[in-house]
Amino acid sequence: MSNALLEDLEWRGLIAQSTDRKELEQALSKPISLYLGVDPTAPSMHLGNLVVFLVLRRFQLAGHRPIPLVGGATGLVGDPSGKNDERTLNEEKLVAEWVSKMKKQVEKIIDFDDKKTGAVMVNNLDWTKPVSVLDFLRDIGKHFSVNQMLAKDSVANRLATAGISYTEFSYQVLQALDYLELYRRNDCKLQIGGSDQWGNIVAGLDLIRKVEGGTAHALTIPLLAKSDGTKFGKTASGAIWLDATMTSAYEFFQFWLNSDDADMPKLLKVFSMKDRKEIERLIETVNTNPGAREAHRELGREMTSLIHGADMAKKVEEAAKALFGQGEISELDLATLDSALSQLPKTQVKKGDPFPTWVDLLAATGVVDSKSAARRIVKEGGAYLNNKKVESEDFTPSKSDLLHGKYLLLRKGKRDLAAVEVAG
RNA sequence: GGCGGGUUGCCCGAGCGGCCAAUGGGAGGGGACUGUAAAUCCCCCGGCUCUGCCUUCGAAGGUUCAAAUCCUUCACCCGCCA
Repeated sequence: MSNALLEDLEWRGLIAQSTDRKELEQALSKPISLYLGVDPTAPSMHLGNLVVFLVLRRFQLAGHRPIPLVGGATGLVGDPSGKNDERTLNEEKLVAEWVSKMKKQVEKIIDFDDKKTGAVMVNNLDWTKPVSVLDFLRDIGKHFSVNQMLAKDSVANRLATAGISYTEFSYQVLQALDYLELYRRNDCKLQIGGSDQWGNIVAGLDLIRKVEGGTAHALTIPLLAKSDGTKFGKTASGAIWLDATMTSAYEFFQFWLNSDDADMPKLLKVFSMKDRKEIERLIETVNTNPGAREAHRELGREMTSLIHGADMAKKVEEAAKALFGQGEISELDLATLDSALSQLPKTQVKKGDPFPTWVDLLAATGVVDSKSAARRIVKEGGAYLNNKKVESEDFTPSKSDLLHGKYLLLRKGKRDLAAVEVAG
């Protein structure tokens, strides 16, 4: 018999590799517990993390119990998978802080309250920290063959290039220990993760078999790439983060809206929780009426609602509509303008103070990195005040330029907006 | 521990005493065309009080009128040998 969840994941292109398909299908024929780990290597998760957590959510919606794990311990050590160079170790305090931030983000994606499938959050520091070095070497280390450890891609790649420290070399053992621990205490039978995690997951399966004589499963998810082969989820300003202070809700929505048409089928399948029929309909709209960008908008709405809440999603979409609308910007009413500009990076000018020069304003809002860059942009004809091109580098705005006596709308290029507010 | 090679701007990578803010490619930015898309073409791409000045070529010293380029020491990486 086949399994609807696996078939759906397959259709979405979300399966890179798995342990024996038949056995996995059988295991999934009744509700199981499965785990997915994320290491706190930054203050926030990004879109790459979101992909795998959404898969965890898909399992939950199919009736299984998710165990999201934050790597309070593994984050202190550093995963060599997919890394060309040794990581710099982060302070314990910092890692602990990141752990708590990531937990909050996970709570937005996974349901913790459902009676049957409510998730259980765990932190591997809880069981890793108490283990002494000697116990670790005798009880755990004894089950690992260095020969096998060296053969893992993550280690082999590093041995062939930059080398690897004993610390990072040990990473796979820690992750294996996690799986064993969760197998024991939560009856966890499946671990999912990015495809770069295959080696680490398999290490866990081996350990479970050796220590407990038990069987568990593994499933990995392909790492996302854009249609042009470049890394996904990065923009000029860096990665797309889930934390609103790192990537604003407005930027987050804009990311989806500005995605390449060619990427839309893949993005919809990977990110959207909508069913196959609806996704196929949206993909069709990209072909029939690309200019409308219905699929872009719909996906932007769905993702922004998930991460930043439905109210915020609505707000940022409307802000975008107002700011990019065809109409005269000066005709927008104050309430709309207030709301729209609240989503943009903003700088303030004290009422009564003389206006700074145009170049200073651009630099102050952060749409350009330096005053030199600001001048360059004006020279190239890419600077706009209230949607009108600024011609001179020496330009200084005046009172008459203010919208509703209060705002200036600055723009660099087609879509990089910022606001100046005159504050009393 | 010994010998050899390396460390250049966001990344890759030239330069090997003055013509170097530093060739080339990629990434990135602006313009044109569009749909706040892609492809294509053109332009830009250290900073500033911008016809000039200031700070960059692993770090610190030194030689010289003049150093990314030469010398010394230190740090790190990569080979080969022990």
